Amino acid sequence: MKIGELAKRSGLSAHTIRYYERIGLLPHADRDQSGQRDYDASILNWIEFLDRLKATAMPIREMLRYAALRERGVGTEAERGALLEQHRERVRAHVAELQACLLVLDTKIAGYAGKEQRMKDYDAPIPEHRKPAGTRQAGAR
Amino acid sequence: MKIGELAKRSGLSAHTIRYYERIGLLPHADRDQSGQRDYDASILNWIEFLDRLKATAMPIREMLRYAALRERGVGTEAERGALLEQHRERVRAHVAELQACLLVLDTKIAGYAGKEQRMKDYDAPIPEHRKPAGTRQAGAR
DNA sequence: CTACGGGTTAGAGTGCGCTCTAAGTCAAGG
DNA sequence: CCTTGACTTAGAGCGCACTCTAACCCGTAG
Repeated sequence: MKIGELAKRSGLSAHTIRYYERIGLLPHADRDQSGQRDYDASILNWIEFLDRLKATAMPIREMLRYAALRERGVGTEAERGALLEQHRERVRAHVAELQACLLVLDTKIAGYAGKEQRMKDYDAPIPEHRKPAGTRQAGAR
Repeated sequence: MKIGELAKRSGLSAHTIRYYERIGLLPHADRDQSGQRDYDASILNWIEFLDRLKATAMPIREMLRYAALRERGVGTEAERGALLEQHRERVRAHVAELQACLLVLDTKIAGYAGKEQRMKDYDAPIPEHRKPAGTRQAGAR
């Protein structure tokens, strides 16, 4: 498979694939007789896994550490496992934080919904009191 | 409260606070007689909310839209609500994606743990009665 | 008086992760 | 033979969100 095809199948651009190879995220691809990269389909599994790491906001530096261990192969399993476990904890913490934020958003949105509801109760675009007096001094901007 | 104090209390740097004011994320602060910013404690609520938006990866462009509506005040509630609802959906989707990634990580980590277990079975002085491991197959990466 | 520890501004620099450009090579089709 | 289009490389450029620098001002303590 040439780079264009891999780009289509992986969802990465050819530019990005070359960039990943340059920095070491993807293994150096074999070239054909005219110097063009020729990929084996199995690379797609690795790219897919990289996508997961990216989706979970692992910085490229750390993906590189993982990729390097993977290249070294046998004997690096414990280290790779530890690296992923560490990352998993960060992701879990991040999910927890997002869920806390969702609660805040829910509250805020409920507040706006409540206001809108009260507006509808009055049924008109309320012509009166646009500001409760005296919140701001004149001037400013 | 001066900017240094607000920095301490909000967790933002003074640089960042000025930057936020410049781009419009924070309202233009009143100045004292010598031109220094003087903040009301209420600004902390807004900064805290901005932090939530940031934590949920809302781009600054969109925070600016929200901030602008907030400045306009009364009459923008529906729009603000809609904006937050849209954002909430994105955050929910993101959480779902992260959870899917966590499953993949779990599987991968379990794989490494399995390997390590097999290593130890061969390798280490087995203390007392350990279960014979190996029901897993090699390969899968 | 002077030093110090804040503050002010405009604008330059940083780190990340791509993304694109320029200039060239190559294989196949008309 | 010539064009087309996909590929090659080194390296420049971009968008984001800060982060810092330079040069300056101001009020207070010693």
